Amino acid sequence: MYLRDEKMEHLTIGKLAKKTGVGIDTIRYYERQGLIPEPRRRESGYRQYSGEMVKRIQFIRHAKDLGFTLKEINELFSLRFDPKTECSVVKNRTEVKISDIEEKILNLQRIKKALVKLMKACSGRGPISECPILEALDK
Amino acid sequence: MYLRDEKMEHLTIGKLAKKTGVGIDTIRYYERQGLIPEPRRRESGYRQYSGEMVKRIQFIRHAKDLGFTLKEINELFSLRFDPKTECSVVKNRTEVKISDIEEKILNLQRIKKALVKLMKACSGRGPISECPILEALDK
DNA sequence: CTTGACTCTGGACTAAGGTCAAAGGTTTAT
DNA sequence: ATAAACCTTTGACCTTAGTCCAGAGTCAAG
Repeated sequence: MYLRDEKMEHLTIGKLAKKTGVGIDTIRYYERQGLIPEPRRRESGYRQYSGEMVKRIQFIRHAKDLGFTLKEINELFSLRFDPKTECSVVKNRTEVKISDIEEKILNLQRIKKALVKLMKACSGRGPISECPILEALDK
Repeated sequence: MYLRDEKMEHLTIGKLAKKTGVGIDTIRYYERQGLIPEPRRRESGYRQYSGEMVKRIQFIRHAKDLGFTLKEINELFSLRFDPKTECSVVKNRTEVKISDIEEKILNLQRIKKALVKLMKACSGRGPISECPILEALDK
């Protein structure tokens, strides 16, 4: 009857990798980067993870999908475990991240506009010597 | 009275760097990458550039600003010096580049939307233990 | 007990676009 | 003439987020 307590209390790194969809090497990499704590080890040296780690890695993945870098995610963790952190701090980080993204979007739109303009100037016919796109880049 | 001919016909790498606003090391890097030809040398081994090179480097910079990678810029150069290239080839590259950029923009907009949603759920007050942003990342 | 699957460590390698240092030679300005 | 500023090469290093490898040890199933 120890199944209840141990349900997933003894995950090897491979199991953890499978559960979270990340590679084994990635998990060890996250450990080196301090994103996940060093786990207990078996006698043999094998890493032993608790079910908690599944959540932690999923958190990392979700945050990454939202455009946070690993460094920023690490900062979120530090905030989280500092009891005097206010929710507002997290909100501020999120705001900053949103403006970062907005800036990137504006930049890409600017670039796109310039390229579209070049495209329009080009008939797509004739020799390259008269290509208006290359000419524009020459200026 | 050789000033007329030599106006800027004997640029050292440092002068070229200053004129184009890129670093000396960057110019040598471009040379290694084949983006600019190996220049003539003085007796001393110093690189000697013609005014042409200013244009070439500016081309590289402009293209880079428009989101082309150095590799792609190199391809543009090869096209340019192949007399049987049609203008349409350049136009096609530009089209592809525009869709790349559009895709990136869509992606960023998706991310932004998700972050804004999290932001709105967060009052910005209260302890971190109740932060809806972190809670959402935990799921 | 053997086989195959799993895990360990340490370090190398990837892409992209540079940037820097060391140790020495050259040119220019004063 | 000499110092400051410039140039040379080779080769290492940076960032980010991993990926891959060798060589060795371990675990689970048949």
